[in-house]
Amino acid sequence: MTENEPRGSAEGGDAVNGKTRDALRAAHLYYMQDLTMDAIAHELHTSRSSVSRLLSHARASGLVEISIHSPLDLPSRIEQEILTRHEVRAHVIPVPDHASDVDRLDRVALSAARILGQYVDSNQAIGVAWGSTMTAMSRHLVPKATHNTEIVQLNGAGNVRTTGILYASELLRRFGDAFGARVQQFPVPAFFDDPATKRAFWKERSTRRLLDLQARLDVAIFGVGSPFAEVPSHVYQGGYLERADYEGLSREGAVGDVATVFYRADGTSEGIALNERATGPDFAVLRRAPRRICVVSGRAKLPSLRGALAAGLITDLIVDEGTARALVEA
Amino acid sequence: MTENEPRGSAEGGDAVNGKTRDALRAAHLYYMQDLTMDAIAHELHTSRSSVSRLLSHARASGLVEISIHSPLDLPSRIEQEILTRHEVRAHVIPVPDHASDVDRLDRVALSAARILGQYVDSNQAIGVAWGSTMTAMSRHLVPKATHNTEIVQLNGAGNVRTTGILYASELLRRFGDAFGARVQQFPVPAFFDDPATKRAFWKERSTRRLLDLQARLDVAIFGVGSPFAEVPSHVYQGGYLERADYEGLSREGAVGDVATVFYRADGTSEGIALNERATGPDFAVLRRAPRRICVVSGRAKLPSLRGALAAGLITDLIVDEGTARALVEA
DNA sequence: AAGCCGCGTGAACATATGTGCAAGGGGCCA
DNA sequence: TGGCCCCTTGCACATATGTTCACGCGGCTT
Repeated sequence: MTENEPRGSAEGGDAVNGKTRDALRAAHLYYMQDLTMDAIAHELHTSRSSVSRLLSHARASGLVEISIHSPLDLPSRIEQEILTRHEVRAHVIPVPDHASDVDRLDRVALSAARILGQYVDSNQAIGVAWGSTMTAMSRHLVPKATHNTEIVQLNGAGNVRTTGILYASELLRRFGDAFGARVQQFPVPAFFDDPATKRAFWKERSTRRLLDLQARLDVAIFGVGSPFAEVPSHVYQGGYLERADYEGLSREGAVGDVATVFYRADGTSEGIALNERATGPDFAVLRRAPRRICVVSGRAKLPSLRGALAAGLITDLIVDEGTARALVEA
Repeated sequence: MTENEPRGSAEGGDAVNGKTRDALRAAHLYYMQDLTMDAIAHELHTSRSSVSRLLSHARASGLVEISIHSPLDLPSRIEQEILTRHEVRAHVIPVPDHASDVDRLDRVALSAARILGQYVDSNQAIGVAWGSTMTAMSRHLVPKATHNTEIVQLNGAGNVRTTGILYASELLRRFGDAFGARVQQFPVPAFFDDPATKRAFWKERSTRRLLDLQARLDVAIFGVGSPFAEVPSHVYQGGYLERADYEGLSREGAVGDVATVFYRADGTSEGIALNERATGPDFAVLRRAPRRICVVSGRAKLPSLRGALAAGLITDLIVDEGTARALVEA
């Protein structure tokens, strides 16, 4: 199935509306009245198969929203623990321990995409980072209609497409489409070669406009990078950084990054040279967003996650079970 | 399957917790990660059938909540119309026109029970009326954990059990169970024989306590009665009213009642003699509740519904499609 | 007008889910 | 301790749901 984006032109909007109406009615009958698809087909004067498709459509397009609540008296032990230790609301995604990293990422991203709907609303500015985690999420976003919401790119990314990572513009577009939001691109490389170039660029009016937006985010969504994990994240494979950069990071004690900005295990980031060339927002700026959602999958990212927590970058954490368990076992 | 109320004694609460945990995890895997039940069975080290049962349990016990949203740009024409004409938020339940009255009532009640969860919360006083509509609803309530919430009986009802109508105490208990709420009974007949008895009773301290509660409701839930419909509502079959009462109502222009209190087509109720003997709350009192949810099924109730709208008794209306259509076709 | 294309449809098949039933396990009483 | 009862389980079957495929209906081009 290809992207179900509306066609560029006017298109038979009425046909689409009719379909949406039918889907809505089918959904009512199915989820609220527990009718069987067969019965619904009869009421809608169509075939059972069409009803099945209508219902798929209803779920895929966000007409139907399914949420899961722990009873208040039975909060997950781990989520509770993370809340008290780090003052972060955690969503722990159950994934079997033996799952492969790819599986794990996919499953976390799928859940995260569905959870995201709870955070997105009208009249918001939503910052989105760029990386394999965000790419995986973008594939599964559930549409939700909003007005006057903007998707803001948090950090630059060359126009590369390495394994499984989309052009940043494509990724942002998916977020924009899902929420009916405008997209604010940030057409810069992930890292400048020369800090002076960055400083110069930062003074440009077009850049300032975007930086201002970044400073007024309502929600930020990002993963964490872990440069020294066994399987380094794609940013490090993509040829963005030189060996010398790595050595510098290592020497300066960096354990991870959020949107290309690096930090140490204790959460500090002062004096990490590479940050002078990075394109993501300063943590001081990032922290102005009231909701900062971090999606993490895989224990390899644990040190990096710890650092991001220490830096106070995260208000809401979506994390796979194994990593969550490791986090609280310290 | 019998009522799944917790056994009287302590019982293996741990077993129940374990089951809830499993159900929660199964629900995550099923609804958030789209795994098949087979796959979940594998992850949970149990059989597929058990997973099927766990998921049923998860839905029946409110762990999973499914809601349906019209896209903002496509509000149902009818609901929109009702909103602008009556300033009432409507939920229109799709039911085929040829459905029998019993079917229709069941389907509306099922939907209403599920919608109700959106209105119920902790620390609330919830008034509940009594009748066939409420009885049907009570059968399908989805549990939702709350703290410090009370279910308050709105009007008396003799201890009769006519076709399909439960003892009021049983009905209330179901609401209480579903929301983990205390139940405040109101042990009086539906109508007193003598207004003086009512007035005397109303001065009793135990009665006053309940009346005070009724005056501080957060939510009220009720149907409408329609004494002169072809198929009169059960209150009128139950032998509560004499022929003389009907003649009086007819003479005074009554078209319906909410919780035993009658009104005319224009919404007025002054001078309707029977109200002196009724046990439901004065409309002035009822209207103090910020949310007043009315559930109506069947076109026979249309005049009565119109009257209740005119009287401003309703803030939220749950109604079958045919009746809704008739309502706005005026 | 003919021909082509793309979409949506329902029938038939392939999977996935729901349920009756017999068997097993564990608490509770005698 | 033995026996009873009740709840839970997994199997096998019955239903319900998802998906493939061939078809036919517009809309558009030539």
